[in-house]
This record gives sequence, structure tokens and C-alpha cells, in this order.
Amino acid sequence: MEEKTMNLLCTAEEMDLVKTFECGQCFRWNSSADDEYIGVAHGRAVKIIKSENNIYIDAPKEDLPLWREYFDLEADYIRLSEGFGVSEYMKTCMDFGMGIRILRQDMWEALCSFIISQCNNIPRIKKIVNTLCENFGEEILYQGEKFYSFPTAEKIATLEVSDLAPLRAGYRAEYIIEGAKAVSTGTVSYKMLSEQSHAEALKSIRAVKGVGEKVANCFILFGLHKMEAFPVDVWMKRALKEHFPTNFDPKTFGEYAGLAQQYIFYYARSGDK
DNA sequence: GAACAGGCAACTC
DNA sequence: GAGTTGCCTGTT
Repeated sequence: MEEKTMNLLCTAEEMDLVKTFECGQCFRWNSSADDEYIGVAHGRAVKIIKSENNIYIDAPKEDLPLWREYFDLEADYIRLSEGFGVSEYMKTCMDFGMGIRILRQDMWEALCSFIISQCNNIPRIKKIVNTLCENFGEEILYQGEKFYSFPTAEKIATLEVSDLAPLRAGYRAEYIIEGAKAVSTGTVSYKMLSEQSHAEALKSIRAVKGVGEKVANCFILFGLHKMEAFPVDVWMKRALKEHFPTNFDPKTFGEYAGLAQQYIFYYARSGDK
């Protein structure tokens, strides 16, 4: 074990590794053992573990602020949830999902990943994303194993659809390249979009071919960390139909509706309903 | 082999 | 603007 730089990140109560990494928001974190995940973010491979009641990360002390930001640990999710209402159902969802952190992922990585997600299940999304990184990312050696950074939009923008054939991404390949071009040319920029309202950002990102309502909202929530974004997929449709009035408006949840969405979504996907 | 999947664009009315 | 259809690929 080369864990000489393990540093305390937060308590296990603040962040639940399984919930955070398995709730469908990210595709590059994998369990490497019990209570242990390895992922690639900020161009580095990093291990994170749960021990006793704490979460430790294999990163130097000076990088802790960076990782605390990535895991959104400065936000108090209990307080952000105050507008979610007090229905039994919402309480159940929140209890079940407590410990989920909405990651501050790289904008381009989120855009690309959720373009790939359309009409796909998580294992296949992970496989395609992984192949994309292996083929076009930079090699990262970590604890004797090879990992790969997420390729830059600039790099992907230079490719042809045929170059992406190894991904087996099907009709999404064209959309990946369209997204890469939009980001690399600055048509889509973090600065611009983060300064826009949710509605404006939605319009901006939907101008990219292959980005519809659902992918756009995932992008805004996970790539821009605008918490009012409320992605509705088939799971959410089912849950909303069952537990909320017809024509339910996410605005009811307030400006952190996206967090409510994650709690509902994660609970719906758990199989308990 | 047909139907379908965590969605989208293009087309129809 | 609401509804339908084809799309790559993999799985059932």
C-alpha cells in the first residue's frame, strides 16, 4: 500500500462514497476494494477510502481545498434541502440519499459523458467513456497501474466520426465531436454559461447538436453546478407520476431542485420505489 | 430475431 | 406543439 499521502477529507457522514459515486452523476470512479474508490479528476488518478467514520484521500495536504471543492464539501446539504417540503415521500428519499455529494466535475467531461448517456445504461456509458480516455487521453501512472485523463475538447474536436469507431458509441459519435467543437471554439464556455441564468444556459447548450432537454439539464447540474437544473428521465417520470401531482413544477423545490432530483432519482433507482 | 434502452433530430400533422 | 420514426449498439 502506497498510502503515505492519505489525508483526512471529511467525515463519512458528510459524504457517502457509494451513494456519491453510484448515483449516476459520474462515470470515472470505480470501487477498488471495500470502502475504497479510485477515480480520475483534475487530470490525476486518486484513491479515496472510508475508514472508521472518516473519508481519506490520497492527496497532499495542500491539495485538500481543491478536492473539498470537487466534492462540494463546503455546502450544507441539509440547509439546501429546506425548500423540498415535508412530505413523507421526500423525507424517505432524503434519508435514503443522505451523504450524496453533487460533484463539481469538469464542464467538458460532463457534457461529453451525458451526450454519451443518451439511450444507454451505466455500464455501457462507463465503457464508452473509458475507451474514449484510453484512446485519446494522457496516460497517468498511479500505484503501478495505468489510468487516463479525460481527453481535452481541443483534442476531440480535431477528430472525425470514424476516429471514434473504437468507442462503439453509434450515432452519439457525431454529437461528441459537435460538443467538442463547441467547447474548444468557445461557443460554450464555463465563464459565459455560469454567468447565465438556468434558462439562458439551457438555450445555449441546447444549440449543440445532440443535446436535448434531458442531457442539457444533466450538463447544467453536473457540469455547471447550477442546482436549480432538474433532469427528468424515465426514472424521474415514473417517480413524479407516482408521488407528485400532474404538471408538477420543479420550481416548487426552490433553487436547489437539482439536489431534490438526485435524492428522488437515487431512491427510485434503488428498487424500493 | 424482435423489442427495447437513463435521448435526440427531423419530420409530420 | 404534440406525436411519430429512425438511429448505432448491446442486451434480453
